[in-house]
Amino acid sequence: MSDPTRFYITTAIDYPNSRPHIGTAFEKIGADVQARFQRMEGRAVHFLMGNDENTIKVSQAAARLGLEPRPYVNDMARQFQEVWKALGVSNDDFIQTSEERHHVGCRKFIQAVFDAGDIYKKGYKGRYCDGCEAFKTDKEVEEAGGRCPDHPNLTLRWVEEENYFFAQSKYAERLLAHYEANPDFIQPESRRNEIVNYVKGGLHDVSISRKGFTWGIKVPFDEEQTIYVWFDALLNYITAIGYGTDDERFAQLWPADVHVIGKDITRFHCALWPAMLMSAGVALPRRVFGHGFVYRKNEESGVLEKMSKTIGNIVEPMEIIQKFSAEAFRYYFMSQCPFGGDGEFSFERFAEVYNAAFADNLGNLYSRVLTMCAKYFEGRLEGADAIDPTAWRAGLDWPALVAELRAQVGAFQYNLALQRIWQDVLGSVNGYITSMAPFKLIKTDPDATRTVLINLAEALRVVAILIKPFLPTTAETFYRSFSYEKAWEGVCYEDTLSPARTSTLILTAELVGGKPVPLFPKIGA
RNA sequence: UGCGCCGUGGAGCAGCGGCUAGCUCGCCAGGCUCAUAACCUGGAGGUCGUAGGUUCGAUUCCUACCGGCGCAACCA
Repeated sequence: MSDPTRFYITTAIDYPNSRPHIGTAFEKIGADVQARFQRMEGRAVHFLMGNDENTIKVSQAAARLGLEPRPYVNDMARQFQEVWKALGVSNDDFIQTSEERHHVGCRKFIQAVFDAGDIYKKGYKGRYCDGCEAFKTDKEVEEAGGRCPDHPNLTLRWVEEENYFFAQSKYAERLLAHYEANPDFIQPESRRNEIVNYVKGGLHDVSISRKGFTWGIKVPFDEEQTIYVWFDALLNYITAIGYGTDDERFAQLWPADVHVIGKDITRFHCALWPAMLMSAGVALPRRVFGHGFVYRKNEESGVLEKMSKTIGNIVEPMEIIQKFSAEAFRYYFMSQCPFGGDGEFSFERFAEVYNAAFADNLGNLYSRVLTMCAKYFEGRLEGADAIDPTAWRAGLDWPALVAELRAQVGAFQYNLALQRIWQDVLGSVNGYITSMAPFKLIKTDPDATRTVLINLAEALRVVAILIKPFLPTTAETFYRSFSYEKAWEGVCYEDTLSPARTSTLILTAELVGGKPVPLFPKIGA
C-alpha cells in the first residue's frame, strides 16, 4: 500500500510522429493543474509524462527524414518537452519508452503474465495495414473497396504469422466486479457507463506481439517477436517508477492516484490495462479520468471540426504562447472547456475571453490596487495587522466558498472553479472598490483609505493563492507584489481562510511611472 | 446497427424536483474616474429541442420522436 500523502498522476504518452497540438496540450495542462493543486494540499506529488516511441510509425517518420529511430525520438522528446515547459507544465519525470528502464520493466511484466498462463501463441492471417498497424476485417476492407478505410493510399499486405495473444477475455467478470466495487474508478460518470456496457458485451483476447520488427521491445520468451503497441505503452506508468528496476521506489509510488487520458483511449485504460495488471498480480490504479476533446471552430462556417492534418486546421501551442502567453493559454482551456467534456477553440473566442477575464478584470484589478497603494501611501501600508481585512468579502460565505473550490478543483471541475473565482471573488473586490471609493476617501480620511487598501492587498493575496494551480506565473507575480510573510512555495488554499498578519505591508512590485506595467495588454483595437 | 452524450435569451456556458431560470460576451441607459476607454448599477432579450406521462408542482424524473455529435479495439 502506498503512502496516502503521496499522489501519483500520469498523462497519456504521445506518439512522436508529429508535434503536439492544442488538444494534446489540453490534457497536459489539466493534469498539471491537478498536480499543482495536490502539492498545495500537502501531498508529495509525482507527475509523469512521456512519449510512446516503440511503434513502426516512429521508425517510418524517422526514415523519411533519413534518420535512425533513436536520434529521431530523442529530438522529438526534446521538442515535446520544450512545449510542455513553455506551458508551465510541472511534470517530475518524462519517460521515453525507448529507454532501458522501460524495456527492462516491460520484459519482466510480459514474463509475469506469461508465467500466469495468460499468454498463448496463435496463428493469424489476414490483411494488414501498415498505417494502422493492425489487421483489417474482411468487412472493413470490402466496404472500403479493397483498401484500408483510414489509409486508402496504402496497399494492404497479406500477412500470415504466429503472434502472442493476451487472454483478456478471462478478466471480464473481474473487471465488472471492480467497477462495481469502485464507482470512482472511471471518471467522468458518462465514460463509466460506456465502459461497463462494453465489457458486458464480452472481451476478445488481444494480439500483443509482432514478428519481424527491429525497433521495439523483444518478447523475452521469443526473441523473434516484439511487443506490440498497447501492451508496451500502458506499461510506462509502472516502468517509469521502478517496476522491474527499483522495487522499493515502485512500492512507494504505485498505485497511481489517477491516469489522465483522452476519451478515445478510455477502453485501453479501463479494461485492457487493469486486466494486464490483474494477470501480473499488480495493484490497479485508483482512478482513470477520460477528458474531452478540443474542437476547432471554423471561423468562416462556424462549424466545429476535429483538428486534423488533412483539414489543415491544427493549431500548435507555441503559436498561441508566442502571440499571447502561456498563462492565457492555460486560462482559456481550463475556464472555457469542461475538462470531462468537449471544448472549442477559435482565435476570435480566445481574444474575447482574454480581454474580458484577463485584461479587463484580473489585470486591471491588479493595476488599480497597486497604483493606489503607490500613489496614496508610497507603497507602505502601516498598521496592517491592526485591522481585520475581510470587509472586501463581506457578502460571501468564505469558508463554504473555499471548501467548494477545493472540491471542484480536486474533481477536475476546473471551469466551474474558475467561473466562481472570477464571479464571486474578483466581482466582490471590484464591487468593494466602487462602494468604498478610496480614490475619493483619500481626500478626507487617509486612515480609512489605508484600511481599504489593506483589504485590497489581502484580496490580491487570496486571489493569488486561489489561481495558483491554474496560473502559476501570474499568481506568483501577484503574491510577490507585497511583502507577505509566508513563503510563496508553501501557500495553500487553507491560507485564504485567515488573513495574513503583517505589521507594515510593503508594495514590492516594480513600478514604471508610479504604475505597474500592464500584465495583460488588451488584444485588438 | 449497437452504446453513449448533447439540444437553456444573438454567441458561449451553468443550473438538474419547488424562492421572480443564473453567468460571460455583445446591445441600451445611468454612475464613477484609482485603473489596461477599464470598474460599478440598472435594463431589453428565453413557451429551458418537440409531443406525451409521473407529481401538489418539472428546465430538472420517465417514454417516444426530431436534430447535432462521439465511441465501437489502436486518430489526444
